[in-house]
Amino acid sequence: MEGLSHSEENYLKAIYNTTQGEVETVSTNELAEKMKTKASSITDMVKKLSDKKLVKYKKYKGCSLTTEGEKSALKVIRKHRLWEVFLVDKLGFGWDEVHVIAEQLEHIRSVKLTEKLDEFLEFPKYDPHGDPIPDRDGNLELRTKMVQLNELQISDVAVVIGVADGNPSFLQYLDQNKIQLGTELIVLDLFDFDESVRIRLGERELNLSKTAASKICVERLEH
Amino acid sequence: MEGLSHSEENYLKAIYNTTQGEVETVSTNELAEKMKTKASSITDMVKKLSDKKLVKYKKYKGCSLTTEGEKSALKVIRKHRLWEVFLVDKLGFGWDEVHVIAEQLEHIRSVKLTEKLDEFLEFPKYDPHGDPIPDRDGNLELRTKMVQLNELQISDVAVVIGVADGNPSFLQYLDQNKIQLGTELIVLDLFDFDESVRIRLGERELNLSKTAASKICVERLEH
DNA sequence: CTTTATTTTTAGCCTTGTCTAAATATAAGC
DNA sequence: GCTTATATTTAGACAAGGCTAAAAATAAAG
Repeated sequence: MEGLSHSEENYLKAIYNTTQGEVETVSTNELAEKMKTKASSITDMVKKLSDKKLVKYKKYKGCSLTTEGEKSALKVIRKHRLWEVFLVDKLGFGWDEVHVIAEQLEHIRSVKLTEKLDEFLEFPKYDPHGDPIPDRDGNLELRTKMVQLNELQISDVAVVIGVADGNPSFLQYLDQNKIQLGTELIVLDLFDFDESVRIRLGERELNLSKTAASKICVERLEH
Repeated sequence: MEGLSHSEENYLKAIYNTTQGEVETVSTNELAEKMKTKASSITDMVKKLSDKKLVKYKKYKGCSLTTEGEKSALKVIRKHRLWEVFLVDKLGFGWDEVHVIAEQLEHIRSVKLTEKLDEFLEFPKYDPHGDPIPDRDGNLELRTKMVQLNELQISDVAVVIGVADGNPSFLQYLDQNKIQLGTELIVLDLFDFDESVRIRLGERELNLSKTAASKICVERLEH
């Protein structure tokens, strides 16, 4: 009842992030890899969180969040994303720099601080990477119209609304190619042999590997 | 070389705060009281910080900071005070609410964040309680002209520039009496029997106990 | 200059979160 | 369906930080 430790919050967040999508449960090893720790540490903590009714856990069967656990995870994610907005919009950080700092700031305990920050930022709906910010009750708007760039057809018109990978090197690659949230593009060509994509961005034309294209999230526009 | 733990930073800060002024060293018990912990914990940590060359320590003789330790303490204090300015000036917190939150924020590790925050706040020189903010190199402007309100003479004119106590109940007392940084006042009377002070603030007149007056820091004005 | 009172330190234990190594389940191969 | 291979859990250790209780040093008092 007394608030979670940084470590506990990090586990909940990691479980949330890996069970989002179609997957139901995360395996111990998968979680260990994502969290850059050892399987035995995962087992220990998952047991502990299971005792606290924050995760569902069956030995050898992986784990997932309870409703309560998901609520806690979303509170942390809310703070993380609000701080990212602050860092980019107010302090002028690049979107490739903010994740590491927000991982510290997300653990600051003060409901009032979170709400005042939200207000100061004028209630943003998305963070600098296009991820939706949960509201204070943990409700998260689903981005139903979002697809990966590599799923588009030739001559489709779309706008970049998110990235599926927060890795600084990927974000810097996008910076170098002047691709950011809000960038509009047209699909010129799809190459079967390596599944790469050719797109036009205003005047420029650009080839994107399947890897890159699959990490760029877009919304189709009428044309 | 790898950065200090939250706990280590808190000890350095506490040692700094209690050795400022005329005192040379802090005793183990005094530190234990200020940090609301036990003497044995102090001994352990002080030993550890002594090994790291951050504090000077002789058994049974108390401790003080080395030059290096003071530098570290001032870095933490810089962050604490900058965040307090942020919370009050940007988020609209009251000066009585920010200390607890800043105690968490002061441990965030990112030099770039601190410098960007400083810039965003337009390089403030004082925090919301009138305490000077060290620059990035740990230099601290000394407030040479600052005196306690109870040290003034009758008919002295002065302006409030700080508080010697960050306790929320004291700060709320000042709020209720509309005393804030920048408030100008004249000393009307000094009462020997209880050392209380009568002052005028604009139209209002007010009696202050010695306790209250001694916690209000002012600068004398010409008159 | 002893004796008592107070501080400070030490020793040992506890919790959190991590790790390694060993043991045990589950999954895969034939 | 038995036998490797892989995944997971357990057991035991460790470091950080804190606590209690006992021991030792210093300070105070007669």
